[in-house]
Amino acid sequence: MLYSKASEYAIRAMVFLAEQPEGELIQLKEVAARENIPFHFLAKTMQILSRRGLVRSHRGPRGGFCLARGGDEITLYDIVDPIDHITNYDETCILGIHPCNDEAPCPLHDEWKKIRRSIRLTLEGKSLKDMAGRLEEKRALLASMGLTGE
Amino acid sequence: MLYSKASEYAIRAMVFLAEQPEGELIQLKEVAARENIPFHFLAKTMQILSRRGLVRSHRGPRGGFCLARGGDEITLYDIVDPIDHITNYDETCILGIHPCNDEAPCPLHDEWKKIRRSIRLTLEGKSLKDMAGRLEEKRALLASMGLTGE
DNA sequence: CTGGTTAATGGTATTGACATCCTAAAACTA
DNA sequence: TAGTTTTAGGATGTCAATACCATTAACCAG
Repeated sequence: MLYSKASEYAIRAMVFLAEQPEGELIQLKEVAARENIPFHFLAKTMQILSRRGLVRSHRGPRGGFCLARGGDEITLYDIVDPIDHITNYDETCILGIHPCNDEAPCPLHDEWKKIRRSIRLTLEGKSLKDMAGRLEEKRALLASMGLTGE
Repeated sequence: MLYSKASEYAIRAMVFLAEQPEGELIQLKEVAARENIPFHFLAKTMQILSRRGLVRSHRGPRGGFCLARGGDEITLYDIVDPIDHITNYDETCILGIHPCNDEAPCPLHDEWKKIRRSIRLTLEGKSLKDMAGRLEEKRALLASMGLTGE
């Protein structure tokens, strides 16, 4: 809805990486198992983030992934954008009548523009570090209620 | 992104109906042709709106569709909700870790809740009447620029 | 009234996009 | 050199978007 499944998985995986000791290589196998993410799908998605320089990757035994910068320097926007190309939401007309911009706006253009902006600000304002702690709290809470979270 | 293709088509079709003389029956064939919408797909979608009582339908020669109430009494929310069931967005977790509510929120829950609310308010605040005039303006402008709007 | 024509209706097939999985190659470690 | 893990691409599955078709209801001509 807000972003694709691939982005959802990528965010969860990146949060998981942010929770590990800094610089330690984590194998995708482990990430996929812990986060309950289809392994091969995640692998393809992580390649995008690797090319973008968000993560460092190493092949071979004891290889794996780690964040390329600190968890407080990577925002959700950094992750979602290269995967879903949300940059050009701006020209997307919600009524399918293109182009749609300030010069030739559809009747929803201004409202939709504000909403888009707040989505973007939200994604830019959340770092992996912000996410990590609170996600653990939620998981613990769900577990105490006997739920799996999936 | 905000709603499905079916909803997008439905909104365009409903705006088209709102632009016609009140109570006059318009055939889907014409709506589909004018709005450049796949006929069979639109037909199925309009059935949903018909069952919901948003439009009146008549079969046979000179049959067709018309709005069941005035264009100022039908909002975009009225159209999108029965098609996309956006009512239960509220429990949808943006990180895929269900459930997600005020008791067990994910780190994005509050922000996402605000955004959802503003989307809903926007859809509820726009009537077909609001849309009709301004959409024509945009089309005229695009035409004067030599663009088709598709 | 009756049969033929028109248009909505509702169920079912086809298509296409995206999610998922698999296979093979490249790179690294020991 | 053997085994492990990322990388890369293609193959498969799944679901929404789209098209098709038989049916039903309304209208019209005779």
